Amino acid sequence: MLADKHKGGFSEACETCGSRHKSIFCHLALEELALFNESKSCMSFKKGQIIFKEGGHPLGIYCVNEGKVKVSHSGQDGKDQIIHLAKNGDVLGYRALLSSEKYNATAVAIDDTKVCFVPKDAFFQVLKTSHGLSLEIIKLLATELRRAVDTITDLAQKPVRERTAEALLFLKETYGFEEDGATIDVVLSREDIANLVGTATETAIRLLSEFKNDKIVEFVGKKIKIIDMAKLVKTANILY
Amino acid sequence: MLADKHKGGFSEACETCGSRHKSIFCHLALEELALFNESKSCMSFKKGQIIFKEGGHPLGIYCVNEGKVKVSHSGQDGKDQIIHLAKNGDVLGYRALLSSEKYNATAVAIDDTKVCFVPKDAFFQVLKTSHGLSLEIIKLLATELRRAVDTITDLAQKPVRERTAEALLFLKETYGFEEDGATIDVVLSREDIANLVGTATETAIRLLSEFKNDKIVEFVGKKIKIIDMAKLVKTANILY
DNA sequence: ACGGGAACATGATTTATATCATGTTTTTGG
DNA sequence: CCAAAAACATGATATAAATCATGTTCCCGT
Repeated sequence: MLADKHKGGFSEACETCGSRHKSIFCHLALEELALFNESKSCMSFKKGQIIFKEGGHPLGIYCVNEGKVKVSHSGQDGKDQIIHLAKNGDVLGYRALLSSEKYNATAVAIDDTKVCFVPKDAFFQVLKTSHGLSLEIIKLLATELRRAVDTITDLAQKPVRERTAEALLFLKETYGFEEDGATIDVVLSREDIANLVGTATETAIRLLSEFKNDKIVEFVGKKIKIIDMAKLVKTANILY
Repeated sequence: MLADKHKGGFSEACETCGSRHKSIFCHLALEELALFNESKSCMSFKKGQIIFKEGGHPLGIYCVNEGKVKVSHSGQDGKDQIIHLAKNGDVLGYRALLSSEKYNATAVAIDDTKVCFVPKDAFFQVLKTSHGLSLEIIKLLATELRRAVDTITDLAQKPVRERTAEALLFLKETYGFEEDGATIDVVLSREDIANLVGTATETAIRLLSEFKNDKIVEFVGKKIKIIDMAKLVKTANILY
């Protein structure tokens, strides 16, 4: 945990960053990119390190260049709820900035991760001039809001078993498969999965074991392999 | 229900609309307002009438001028989840429009309601030119997204009793009290309250009866009067 | 390589909440 | 104004899921 606090060490120009093309910044003009580039700082985080903390004041945004990040909100009993899982091309920390609030969630690297921090001044300056970016952000927020509403409805109405199956499908959508075309390419603890589903850790463990017994999944190392997608979709009880 | 299908009948200029000052359109320029005004149409809805329907294609936005509206998303078993409650000054239907999706929820008047429909062309035209409006919308979406995240965490972690108490506090925040300073100024069925909390109707009925026995609330006609706010806050288990 | 802690697993038990059932009250439409 | 249908209420029961408890396995640091 106290291992490597070193956060610098990598460098990538915004103009040539591959992740940018997948992001809300894909349509920025060269001069806008240049502004980002000269004010940004690149940081590396080891698995388990905190990128930003709930309750803290946002000072800028984080562009994920490589790696994986979980973003979770803490309930008042201290139990976390995972509200977002990010990969390269995703931008983090913008919501708090845009609503002038403190961070409502904590971002933790769940894999060795490289991010670029863009200070809020540069971000807002570009936002002020680039109407295209505004629209891009609006679209992103509007889409996330719909997803959140769907999640709310699921939590209120669907049993844990279905939500757990759904969570696996979500992980597959987010991080994809490995080369074998079946193993979900992310490592999460059972507790993380429980916090994503919104259930007790033991329940998540039990349900995953059941899925294994039912030949829906297999455990491959710390990863989960989907061996019967049709059955998983059926278990999730969704119209896919 | 089939009573008065007549939806016209009222008229209010955007330029002089009092609700506008509470809305995302509070900073629009006169010429932008004029564009809204000449293309908008004013409609009245009786309690129970549908303003727009989940699955439908958005053709514009609805500005609530007077009345109350519930916005609910249907789970696949047909059970509704109330995701928003609107009053005058609130704008509805913009999320679907901004993310280029179909309506993800149905809006129903829960009181006699007056709304102004602004066609999407006029809306987007103003959005295109008014950077202030973009920022206003971004802020609104970002704030709603935080609220949604908080709701998700609550649903995942808090028991129904606490959430029910919280719902009453939310109703008070949204619609305020009557002149007596204690009766929440909105009429909702027990089923609506259940769909807001995310629980079974019987459970909501039971808990409200309990709150009544515990001298936390009283039922005044179809409305709920909070007679022990401190106890209600404590029951909700929130840091107020 | 080993000890210790975290993560995983699984059984037993409790509990919150949904569901089922039935009755009463209130509202609504003809 | 009356019949029928919602809405409300409450009890009994079932059940999903949390919690409690214990043991095993897997890592990780020294």
